[in-house]
Amino acid sequence: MSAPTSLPAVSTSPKVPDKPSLDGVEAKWSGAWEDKGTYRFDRSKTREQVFSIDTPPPTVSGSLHVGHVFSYTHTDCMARYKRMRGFEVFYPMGWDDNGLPTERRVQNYYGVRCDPSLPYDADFEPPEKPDAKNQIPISRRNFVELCERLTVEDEKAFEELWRRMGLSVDWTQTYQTIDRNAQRTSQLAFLRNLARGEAYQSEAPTLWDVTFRTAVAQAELEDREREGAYHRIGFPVTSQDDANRVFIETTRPELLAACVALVAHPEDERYQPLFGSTVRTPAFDVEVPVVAHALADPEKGSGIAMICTFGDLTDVTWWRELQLPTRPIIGWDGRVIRETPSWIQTPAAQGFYERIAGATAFTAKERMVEILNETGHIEGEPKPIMHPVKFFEKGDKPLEIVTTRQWYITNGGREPELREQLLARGRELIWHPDHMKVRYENWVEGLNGDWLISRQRFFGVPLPVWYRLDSDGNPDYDTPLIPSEDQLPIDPSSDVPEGFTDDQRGKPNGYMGDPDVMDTWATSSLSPQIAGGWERDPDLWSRVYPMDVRPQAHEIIRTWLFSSVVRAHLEDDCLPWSNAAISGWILDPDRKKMSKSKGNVVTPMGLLDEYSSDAVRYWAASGRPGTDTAFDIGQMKIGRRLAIKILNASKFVLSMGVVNDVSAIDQPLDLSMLASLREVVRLATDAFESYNYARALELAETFFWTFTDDYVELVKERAYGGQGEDAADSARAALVLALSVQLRLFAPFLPFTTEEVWSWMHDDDSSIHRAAWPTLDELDIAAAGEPRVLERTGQALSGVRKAKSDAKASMKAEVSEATVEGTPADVEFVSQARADLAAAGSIAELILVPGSDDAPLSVRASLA
RNA sequence: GGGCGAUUGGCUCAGUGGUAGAGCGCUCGCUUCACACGCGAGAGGUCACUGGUUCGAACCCAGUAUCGCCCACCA
Repeated sequence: MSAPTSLPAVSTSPKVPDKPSLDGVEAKWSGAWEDKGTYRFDRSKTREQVFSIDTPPPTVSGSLHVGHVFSYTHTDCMARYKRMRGFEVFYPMGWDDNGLPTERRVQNYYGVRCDPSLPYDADFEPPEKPDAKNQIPISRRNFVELCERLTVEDEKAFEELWRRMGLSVDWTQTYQTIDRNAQRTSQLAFLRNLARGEAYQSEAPTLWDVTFRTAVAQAELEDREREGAYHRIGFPVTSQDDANRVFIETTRPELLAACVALVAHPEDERYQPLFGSTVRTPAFDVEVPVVAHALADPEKGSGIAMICTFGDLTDVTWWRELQLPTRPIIGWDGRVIRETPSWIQTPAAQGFYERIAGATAFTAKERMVEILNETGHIEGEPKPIMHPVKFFEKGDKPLEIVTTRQWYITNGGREPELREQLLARGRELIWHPDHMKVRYENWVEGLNGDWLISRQRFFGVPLPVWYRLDSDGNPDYDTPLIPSEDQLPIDPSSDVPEGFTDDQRGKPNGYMGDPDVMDTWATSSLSPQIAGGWERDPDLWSRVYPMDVRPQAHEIIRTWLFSSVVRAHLEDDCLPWSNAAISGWILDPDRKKMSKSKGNVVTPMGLLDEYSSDAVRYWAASGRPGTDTAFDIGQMKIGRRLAIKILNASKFVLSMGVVNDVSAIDQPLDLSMLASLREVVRLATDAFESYNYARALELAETFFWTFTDDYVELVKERAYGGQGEDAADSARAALVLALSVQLRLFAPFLPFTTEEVWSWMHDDDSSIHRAAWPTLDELDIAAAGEPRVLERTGQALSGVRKAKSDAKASMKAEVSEATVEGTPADVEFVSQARADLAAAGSIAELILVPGSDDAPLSVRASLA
């Protein structure tokens, strides 16, 4: 922080409107800030002079939500504070438009669907009247073009909201997670990962969403409670004696044909005799071994379970560690594979299989139960249970596990050493609030595999590789063809690898492009690199990276935050930012998380119209970091009242006559007020330094109401000149100094109101948002001031008001005689503002009586 | 099952070792020359519960309860 901060002198002829108002301030000042480039990033500043923010790119295909207003306001308050502290703030804005949400919207909006096998049609136009039932198949490139067309509209709506709210972002620094820069950055980072051996392909059991027909990463899972039922199924121990059975209990009888073993705990005495022997699956009559593994829980079901390929992640563990065969029966569409598997050999068994072939998992379950009832291998009625089932967070059918070839990036899920390094990164990061780091640690410690980044989708960044085809047309996945860095970004479905020609695509001895795209987090995890100019603008990169802060919500610590740490650690061996500022959620008045599906979302624009941007920002800024906050119209009304009060108080102060000479301040009451303000400046600065904007606001607000209710009332008569010009000048100088300081304390929160007042009191066109944050030095004159002079005199004034209130009299009613009694010290403090108290209370005769050392301050007043 | 957070007046929330705080709402007043988009005054709480540490606990420690969230191998 070396940039000089400006503090222009207050105009002695301020332009104060007769009737100050909030109407129109948003349009007036957002326009002026844009014209003047108030928030434009000055890239002549060095890294030490810069405060850089890794702004969360909102998902533009979602609707505008008060939650957006909430968390983005927090970041903006920090940005404005840092800017006033003299930092050059790098505050870009991104749009997250890549990924499934946009795909779904485009399909419905234009009535199309993506078929990657189709060629690009440069002249394609979507139908005038989209038919969602008969979607037109189009090429990936056409589909992506439509995604881009639609997101442009969505992004405009977001930008309009952000500008209206007064976010101080630099609108020349924007990016989209699907734009060329983002594509190039994520492909380049991927190729670097590949070159270092951090990205690899693997054919492995993969969590699979049958609706979207794509692989899903661990981070995208969520558990949902679903009804299920235990079915008790008997496995014949020998082929000769069908009655000698071992019983398992399963919720997924439809996977019986995929059973490869039974498993029990090694120390389970009931099953120890069976270990090493085989049993036969009922109906399908397949011989499977009985094995032992510590993960089998003797308490669960009958204590012995069937292992299928694959019913759940435990099956995968058993399959891997016990080296069992693979016998999948669920296909990519979530249905039982039609072709009868080779391991089902007897004609009867094949007949049973044909009855479930082609069925969904749900139907297959019903039919399998029928079959087992017919063969008599099921015992008793199913026992209903509620149990957690894994879902893709955006899907609505349970995930299956299928074996596919996918791309992975190492994230510590398989290597203890890397995991430990990433845990250390989590400890190195400064979390706001601190306890959020536990979520990171929980997540990293619970990883059970590397990061699966390939997705079988269309609107995303393509994996930038091709594969050679051999003379039979089979791809060689082991040595992918890689583009040079200067070719990026590429789309391997239309671009041609070096050394090949376009007509060799898909031909024997030719090549094929990788059909997959990257996970949206594989791009989002690079937001600092995308916005900061990594490998694109080295000069910018050197001034902003590693960044200062990543603001984000707590539910995406495991995804966005963690994956960003992984990328920076692997690429640059550093943290991507030094601080993580975690915001809470907006809760509706029933304390449930607000969400679109619950139908309790309030549109933000309506709130801004009704209460003003500053009022809504006030509500947002009173939500403490990391704390879930109730949606509260009441707080917005209070914010509006505060903003209007600031306008009116400013009008009063400026109409008293501006005295810029600090040395004119010599009255004890004035010095007392400024001494309190000095302490407020100190505390608010400390609060901001620890990212506690809410505390800084509270401090400024509390002081402000004391300032208007007590100080201004006490000093009014003197400022008008009632006690002579010198005494008046002390008040006038103190008033204008206090106003200037308070406006700047409020500026991060109420940018429109404070800028409006700032413009009245300055003849140049300077902005408060480029003015210096208040310092203790400015208030040096009050360093020895005694805060209790104002405090005690204010209490005495309250006592006088109470007397009038009790008498149901007007506040301007004359008091013939008032007696203030208290400790000798308190009476002494009041005596220092005696004339002001007498004037403010319309007291003809004011008597001060020192009492005992524990006497409470009391007032007796006789009304005239 | 493991963990994190919360629990303060009717409501929304501050406070973090020394006599319970704010705003809203409520009650009662006031057309006070910055403000009726206002101003003043007032009522209202054994700080979830039980122990402990301490001269002293809303605050520190241990435990309990309720709520929210994160994580965990879904037989």
